[in-house]
Amino acid sequence: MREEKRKRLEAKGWRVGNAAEFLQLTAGEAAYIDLKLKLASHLRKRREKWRLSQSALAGKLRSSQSRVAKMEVGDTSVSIDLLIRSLLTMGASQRELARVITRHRPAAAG
Amino acid sequence: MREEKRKRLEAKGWRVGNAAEFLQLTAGEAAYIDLKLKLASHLRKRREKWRLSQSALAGKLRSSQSRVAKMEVGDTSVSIDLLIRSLLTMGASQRELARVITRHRPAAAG
DNA sequence: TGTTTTAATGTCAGATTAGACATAATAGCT
DNA sequence: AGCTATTATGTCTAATCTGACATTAAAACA
Repeated sequence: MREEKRKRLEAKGWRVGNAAEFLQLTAGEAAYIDLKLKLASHLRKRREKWRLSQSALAGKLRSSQSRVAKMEVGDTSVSIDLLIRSLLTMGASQRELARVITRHRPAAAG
Repeated sequence: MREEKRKRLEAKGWRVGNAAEFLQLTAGEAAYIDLKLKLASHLRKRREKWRLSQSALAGKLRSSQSRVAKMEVGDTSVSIDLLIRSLLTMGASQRELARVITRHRPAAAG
């Protein structure tokens, strides 16, 4: 958020923090979401590198296009468990997973 | 497995491989189990470092003693999702998770 | 523009998982 | 040995997750 905008909002009585504060998440919950989004976007990156459509990948994973779409955006109906299983069946190594987890995630557009 | 024992078994017609082969697991399934066991034993290590009983930890996690016990042995009824959520609410950092995932797991006693 | 392909979203029934409880096994101590 | 604390295992119901389907939105391309 731009500094100016923040000041304007705070002047109007808003308490401006990060998403976790806004949504009243605990640190653990925030970390969970962050982790999920990292795995989600990595799944997309891996699929795109292979030039597969979501349907094609769904076939390989024995899942459906809609679920792959939800995986890639980190939908609430998707568990980290499913993301990890999917990445593993796509051949991701544990080292690769570790790299993804450690990598910093770019903030969403405001 | 000791080399001698392997030879003896093979002489009797056994095809001796790793657990994945024996249980007919795909690479992805084997990696999933391996990952789960790493997280499971790390949970136990973290709990023991804090000198908490399973019941005490269960209280903090809003879970039950029996579930904590199952988490720590990587029971089939426990998802990687639950293990990660538990570790995160115990304050584990993402870097710590990455380290755990990458670390080599000592083989079970034969 | 229209047509086709691909991706996103909503919903739901069946499958899986989680917390809880009971109980058994084990460890630690006297 | 007994007694207590702790851990392990089995089972159940409620909650959550997943694959599937339908539909809509958005790209890609003629």
